[in-house]
Amino acid sequence: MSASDKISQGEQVVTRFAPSPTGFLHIGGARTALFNWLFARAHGGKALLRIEDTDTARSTQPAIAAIIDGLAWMGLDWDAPPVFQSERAARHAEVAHFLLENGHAYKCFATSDELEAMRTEQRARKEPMRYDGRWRDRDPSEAPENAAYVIRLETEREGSVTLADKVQGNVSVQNAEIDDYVLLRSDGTPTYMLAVVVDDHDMGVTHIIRGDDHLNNAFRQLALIRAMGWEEPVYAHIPLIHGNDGAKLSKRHGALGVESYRDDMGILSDALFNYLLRLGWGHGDTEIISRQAAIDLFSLDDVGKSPSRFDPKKLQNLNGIYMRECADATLTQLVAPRLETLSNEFDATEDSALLEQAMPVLKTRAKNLNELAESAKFLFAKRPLAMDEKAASLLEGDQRGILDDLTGPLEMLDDWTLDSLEDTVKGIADTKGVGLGKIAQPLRAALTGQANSPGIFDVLVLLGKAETLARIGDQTAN
RNA sequence: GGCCCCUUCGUCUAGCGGUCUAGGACGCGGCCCUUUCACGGCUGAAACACGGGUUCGAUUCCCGUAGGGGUCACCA
Repeated sequence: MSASDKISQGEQVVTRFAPSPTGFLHIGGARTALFNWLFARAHGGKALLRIEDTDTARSTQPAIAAIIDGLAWMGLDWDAPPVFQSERAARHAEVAHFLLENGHAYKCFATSDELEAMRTEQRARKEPMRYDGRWRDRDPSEAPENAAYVIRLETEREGSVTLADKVQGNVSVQNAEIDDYVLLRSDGTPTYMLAVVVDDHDMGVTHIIRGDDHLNNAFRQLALIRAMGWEEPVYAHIPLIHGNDGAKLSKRHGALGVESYRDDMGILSDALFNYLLRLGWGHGDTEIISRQAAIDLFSLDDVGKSPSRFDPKKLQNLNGIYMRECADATLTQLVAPRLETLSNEFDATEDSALLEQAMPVLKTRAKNLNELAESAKFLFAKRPLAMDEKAASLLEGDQRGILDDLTGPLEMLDDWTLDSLEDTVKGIADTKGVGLGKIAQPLRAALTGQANSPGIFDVLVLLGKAETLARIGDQTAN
């Protein structure tokens, strides 16, 4: 943490992540959650979760589950049960009416059609589109009998506000730019603008870290906070993550939920954590950062102001690094289910021991769990092996004959270890006067059905004497 | 269109007036290691958007221009 992140003594940091459950937890949301969590952890504060489900038409239960699940997978935990915004509607309405009674808000009887017409006119005259305050000074008695109304906040018209944003710096806006926005809809339900402010206040949120698509909202929310006389939180609007074309990440960029990185792409949680952390935030030249180091190092001061593009290649690279560092037993557990769906020749309960044994030589060659599963398949393949194209070509003509020369010496070998296997095979190469490659490649093909595999002696050891000889036999017999 | 924000290699970034012939990472090329593929090591190409200031001196400060982004609902 750095000096300017410090908050006054005795005051606890409270952050919050507040997704609206209209879809999965996408990469941008995950990073926002990450930064909130990190900031709270770095300051020994609390990280809170709030589900903004006031849009009942678009909010779904599966989306809520997906978000909570995704967050948990990322290793982000929360210091209180999630708050559901929809359950707090009464409190929101209470605040709106309080404002109404205190002269900070007023009833607006304008109909949707009327407002739409207003906007059309504004557009035609190339004026900014905003509520013109037509009911600001009118008496409610002028409204038609029993007409529906909304409650609008009465905002300042003169002067300007400046927001001391921790990431964006000082940002000023003319008060005239902020119109009298709706607090309470005509059906009595709160708008987002009302709900966030009330909830953040009631939850004791001290630091609001969110995407900078909310920067403009901050000014409107500030007006409400001031009308209520509440303490203003510290804001930090972090830049958005963009797709490859530079535009805000969306479905058309294949913006996926985190569970898709986990399930479909075989990405490790630690890798995604590290990747997302380094997107828009940096600490010198450090690239590989553990969770604990992230907590120690994280500061809002180091968050950049410009949007960053998502780079799948770099994620893959990081994932490869984390896989190599991952414990073999853990990797085995993660890969086994994938292998089972990939191949019906693999049985997790019977074959996991061998899989784990092979892990050290397998994991250096894969960038994700899918590749890892794919590379392990040959170990469990049932004889006779299917040859892929390259493997088949390695066994053409006299190349196959070389296998015959292997059978005898290998059968004689009792000490089936890396070293003696290497001695034996190299010895054969010497006596035949050929390079090791001339033997190793056909042998690899016979043993794995592929042209690529871990080191040939590793393969020999992993397969064991009986299986090795049998697989060679399959190829020499015909 | 109004308002707000942003601008260092293709990408993520370091840089917070002289250390910059601009550093690291991913990706890309080459070499080595390995008679496979990876890993690893070495190495190469690759950027301060442009124009004005301020200053003895600007990548770093200020102002424009251009480009990009965000936002303008009884959606969140």
